[in-house]
Amino acid sequence: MARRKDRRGPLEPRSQAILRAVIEEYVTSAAPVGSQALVERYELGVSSATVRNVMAELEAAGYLSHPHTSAGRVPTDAGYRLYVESLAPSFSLAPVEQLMIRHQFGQVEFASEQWFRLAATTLAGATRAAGLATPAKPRSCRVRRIDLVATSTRAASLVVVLAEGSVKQELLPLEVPVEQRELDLIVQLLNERLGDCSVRQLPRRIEELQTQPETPRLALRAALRVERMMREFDAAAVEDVFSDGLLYVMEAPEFSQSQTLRRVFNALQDRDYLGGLVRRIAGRGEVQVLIGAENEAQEMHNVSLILAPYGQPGRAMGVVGVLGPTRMAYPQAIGSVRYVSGLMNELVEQLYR
Amino acid sequence: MARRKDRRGPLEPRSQAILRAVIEEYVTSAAPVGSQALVERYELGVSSATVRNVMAELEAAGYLSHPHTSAGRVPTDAGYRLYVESLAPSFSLAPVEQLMIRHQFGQVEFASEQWFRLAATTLAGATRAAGLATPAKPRSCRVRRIDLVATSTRAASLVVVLAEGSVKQELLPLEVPVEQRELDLIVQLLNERLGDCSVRQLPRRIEELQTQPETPRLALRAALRVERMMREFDAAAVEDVFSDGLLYVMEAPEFSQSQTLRRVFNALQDRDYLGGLVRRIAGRGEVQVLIGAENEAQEMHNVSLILAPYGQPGRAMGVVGVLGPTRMAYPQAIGSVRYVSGLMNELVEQLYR
DNA sequence: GTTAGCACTCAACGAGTGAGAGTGCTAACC
DNA sequence: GGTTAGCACTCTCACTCGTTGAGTGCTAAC
Repeated sequence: MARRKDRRGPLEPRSQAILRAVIEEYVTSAAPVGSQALVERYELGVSSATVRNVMAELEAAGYLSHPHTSAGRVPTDAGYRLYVESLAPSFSLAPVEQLMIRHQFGQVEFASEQWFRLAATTLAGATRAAGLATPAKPRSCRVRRIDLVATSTRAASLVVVLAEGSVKQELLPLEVPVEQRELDLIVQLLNERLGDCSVRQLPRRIEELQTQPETPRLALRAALRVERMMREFDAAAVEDVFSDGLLYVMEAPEFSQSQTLRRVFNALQDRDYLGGLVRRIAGRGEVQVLIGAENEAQEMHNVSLILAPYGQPGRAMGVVGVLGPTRMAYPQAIGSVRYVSGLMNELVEQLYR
Repeated sequence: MARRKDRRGPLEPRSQAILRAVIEEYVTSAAPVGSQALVERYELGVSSATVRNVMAELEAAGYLSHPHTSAGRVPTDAGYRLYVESLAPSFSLAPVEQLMIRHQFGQVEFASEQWFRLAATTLAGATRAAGLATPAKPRSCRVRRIDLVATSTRAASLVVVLAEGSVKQELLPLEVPVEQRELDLIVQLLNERLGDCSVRQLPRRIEELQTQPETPRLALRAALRVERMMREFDAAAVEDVFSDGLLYVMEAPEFSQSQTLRRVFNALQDRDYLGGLVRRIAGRGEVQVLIGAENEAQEMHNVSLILAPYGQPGRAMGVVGVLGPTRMAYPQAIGSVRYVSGLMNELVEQLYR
């Protein structure tokens, strides 16, 4: 067949089978894969010499690479990409594991702000890689209720309950001591004027408040603080990112001298980078796989990300996923991420329906 | 002097100077310290032969040890202990650094739940070891206000504002759809009956509520949930532990094959262990140093903890500190922890005064 | 009590070596 | 024609074995 030599054309079934075998062997062994080991362990129906020929073709096509002359083959990012897209077996979590995970979520059913942490922990355990999760962030936030509690003569706690049920809290320094009774009056005023009000409407409502001469100074200060809090919350693309199981990744042999991993960890602290990622992921809808150099960030060139959005488009969206070495068990990871994101969907739906 | 040979007696000044030099050299070089290197780099006024004699005595006294015959000396836990207690120079943070830290705290002045995170991050940066911090947990908690917000037809968000200004939130599933107007009535009832009430008083108040036949079922369910939330919060010794800079510790040569470090990380996840530690630390009042095997937990035998309580005894206490290899710069670490705990004290005092 | 000198020890380093795994090529095979 | 056996070649890895050098402990002189 002429096609075989064609670098861009689709691969023959045999080449596909060999590429798949190389990847699966490499994922478990973490060592370059030789032709002989392959024919021994996989039922390819051909000799090692043929495997060598095919491997050479796969290398020419860019799916495999060669650390040095006398070493076996290692998959490239393109190899993994092809694997994930058309070679990998579909994989779903074992029913037992599904049940176990559901049970774990049942334990914290009512603590919605724990869900995303649990998702990260669960994914870390299931994939033995680092689990990542962000909380579901509402598209537009709306003030439901404001509260002020005196904690001392100098400070009060300013609590804002948002329409989707979450809570923000900050301290408000008091210039002069204020009785709780006075605070209660201010709270009443604030709730009358700012209650059930979106971020966009806030500035106008506050302006109204400002023009009325009888508005207490403290009420105005509190209102402005509420506005700032809401604006900040609204502007942040990612509220928080929780990760668990980074140690699993640390233990992978490719990161034993951890210099590279350090940068990965730092990149994970970067809200902007993750924010951009979340935005991109949330737009798609399905599980997304970013392999090695497909990640924009230089630091992430040695790792892969498997991410999926959850929540309700237009209302509240978050992301869950897994970070691991490019040499990772993609089918399992994709299956786990798909399952957990589905579970999170259910939970969020239950919350908002 | 006969004393020199006395194993239990206090050390001669010269021996102390040599022990101190060994420790300081070892802390920076991470390699066993030889007699010659010592006389070259420290002004000891004696020859290497004398240093060798003294080192042999220090080893007999248990302050130093010997990896193998032809290697230099390494401090033991007892050596570090003596160093920390009487040999180490006192150390306080440079004014520039103090200012920088204060500035950082100024940035999040009003977000009190960020303080402890920032403390951990700051300590990690200042000591290049892992920074640890727990939030200030109030001694006894008191309900200030309860709120219920409908988030969907199936669930409401139950918000409890505590007397010290912090907030707890959970989801309350609704068996039948409930209008926000109804919830408002229930909120009013709950606040009348349970507002400004300590955990201890809660059961009785709820009992009263229960005996009145006109109490709505939902109000009762919410009240019981509030009680459970408060009880759980009250019972937990440690609410949360935040750590930052674990990578610094990872990079230390003694942890390059990270098997041991993994256990340390796991121990840090263990709320009970940390809870016990916090209780012990909070009782003392000053900076506490736990060196290597002085830690009860087996996993912590290779690391040292430098911890200090902050807050107000009897009201709200938390702990900040540093975790590093036993070979760590104790004076700097102690100075940093002292400074940051002092700063946290100021902040908490400002909040409660 | 201190120090110079010396014999001794032991980890670390580097060179040399053999084994083993793996490739690529060629020629025979079907 | 594709497939396979055979073989020369390459390169890493693990091992050995001196050598080096830092460091000790002891002894005798100061």
